[in-house]
Amino acid sequence: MTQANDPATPASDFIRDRIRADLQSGKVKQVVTRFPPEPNGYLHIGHAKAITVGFSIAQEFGGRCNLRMDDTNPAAEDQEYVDAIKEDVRWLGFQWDAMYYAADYFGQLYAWAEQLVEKGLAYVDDQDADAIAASRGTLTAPGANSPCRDRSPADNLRLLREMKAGRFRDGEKVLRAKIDMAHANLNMRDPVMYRIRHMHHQRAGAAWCIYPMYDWAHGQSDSIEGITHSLCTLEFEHHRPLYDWFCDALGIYKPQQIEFARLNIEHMLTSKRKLLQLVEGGVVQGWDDPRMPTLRGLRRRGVPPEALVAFCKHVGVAKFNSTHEIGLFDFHVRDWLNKHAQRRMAVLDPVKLVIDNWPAGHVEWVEAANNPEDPAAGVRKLPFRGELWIERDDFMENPPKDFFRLGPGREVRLRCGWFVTCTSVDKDAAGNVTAIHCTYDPATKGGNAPDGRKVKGTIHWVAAADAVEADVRVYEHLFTSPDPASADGGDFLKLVNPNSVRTVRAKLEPSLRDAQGGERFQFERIGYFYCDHKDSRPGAPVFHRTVGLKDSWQKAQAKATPKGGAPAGKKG
RNA sequence: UACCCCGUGGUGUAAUCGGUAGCACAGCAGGUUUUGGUCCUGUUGGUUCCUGGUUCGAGUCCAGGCGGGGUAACCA
Repeated sequence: MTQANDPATPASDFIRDRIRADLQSGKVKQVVTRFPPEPNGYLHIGHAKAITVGFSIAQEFGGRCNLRMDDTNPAAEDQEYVDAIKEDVRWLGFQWDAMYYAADYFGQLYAWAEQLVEKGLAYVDDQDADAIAASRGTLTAPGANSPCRDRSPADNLRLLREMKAGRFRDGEKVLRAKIDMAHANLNMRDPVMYRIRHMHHQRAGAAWCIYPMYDWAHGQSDSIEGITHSLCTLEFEHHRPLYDWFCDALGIYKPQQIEFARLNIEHMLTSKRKLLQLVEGGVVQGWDDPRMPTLRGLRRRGVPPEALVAFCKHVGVAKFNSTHEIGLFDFHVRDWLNKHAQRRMAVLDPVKLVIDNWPAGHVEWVEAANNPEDPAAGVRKLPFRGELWIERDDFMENPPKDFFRLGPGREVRLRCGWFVTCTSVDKDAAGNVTAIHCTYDPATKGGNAPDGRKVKGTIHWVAAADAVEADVRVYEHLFTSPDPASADGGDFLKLVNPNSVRTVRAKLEPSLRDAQGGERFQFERIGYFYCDHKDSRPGAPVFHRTVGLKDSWQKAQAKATPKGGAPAGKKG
């Protein structure tokens, strides 16, 4: 899809083609779409695609897009989700033209139901759920008519009114459309329109004890709102004939339903049921755990909404059931963050670097650009001293020739500081390096040698005496398998990555002490990090790794040691 | 043993009224670089699922296969 990268080229796909045709033929004057979530859970990355499709299509064609709660089932829904959904849609950067609730149409829906009853197109069925299921037939066998199917319109009307009046218990009766029990499409085998639920509705209150089913509510809701193109996912394809049937039977305006494939991404799950299992099973900390594909999780991970939307636009819309490489998602996250995140220095796996010829107790303030991609981001000053923290894997005692970092006798540049040459190392009894000694060249302040000599490597550092300590949570894929949904025996929990989060106590440059929840940074040479808006406290920030920087050194190492061996360039 | 939908390089996706395959990511190679990041340049990958047919010409139309997905909640 080129449209995401080239705004001059309008997006092209089967839905937009259809809309253009409808606009040209005059069938449609102004495009109206909608995003119709059921408030029974939190939105996830799959919804982000649906939201992006609905809103951006409306935008592109100068139309409108509504947000509508598909709240027809009081047993599953909750006001908390209504609020969360609104917040998440706004977070993504979209603003709906109108906010609607299917529950507000209950009155109209009921009036229409009486119409169908009067026309002989709907009847009250006394059978219970099991009997109805049993008589529906199977995929290959036709269903059987209900004994109540030929009830007179007058009796049906009386019964329906009694249902509404609360004369019956839950499940005792149901209103069904009278269509065709032998239809090849099971949805057309006299679908249930109303069920009895003596239950409080989070919006309608106690006004109703009969609640409409999805099929009996959705198309008419679209119709009422004047939706021109009712976009939804593929699993609703078999519902379109029913959607059309109800609108036609009622003689009301009929929107055009168009289905597209839902979003699948490697290493991610987007089934509400499975996500719930992860939360309830304590596999993750909650719906907003940074490892979750929920919008709230991605947000806490530090994913910028702009990147999420760019990804969704790039992915496009089609009917083919596809799975995207997670690398494409990462690309969009890095792409936005590279341009917008300020740079900072942080050491995740620290080892002491001692500059033996540095004047005792001396501090020098060096200048660092906040973002080389954005000069307007300005500069900041960093304290430099004779004792620094550097990354443990930026040093090797016996480095290969293509290792550009520190090693005995080797010279590197300390970012924005001086050139230093390693002279010796201290080790503990077990042979672990406890400190690295070096000398610096005073003539190389700022990072350039007047004699023109070059160094191959530049490493980051934090002055030991000024370092701020903070928890940094390093995340990896929640599932080891790229396709957790098709786990053996359906047990996707076995595929949970035991190393999906690792907390390290890192040494950060002083300015990070005042990082505010919600801020994003690039820790130079490591990755992009988000200052958690939930667990951070004043003076005690907590950071989440959003995504690592591309690391061609590590990649080359991984290739050199296919399995087993620890890659020399492994970073936090 | 039904019905519906789908099938283009590794992954996605594009190709006006049928005119001979583009883009992004990934990969590879090189250049730039005080982030082994970014950026720039070049480049490897496709008999457009198969077989027939229509046509001067088919990824696009037709037929038949093959493969994948979906559907049997008083859920949405």
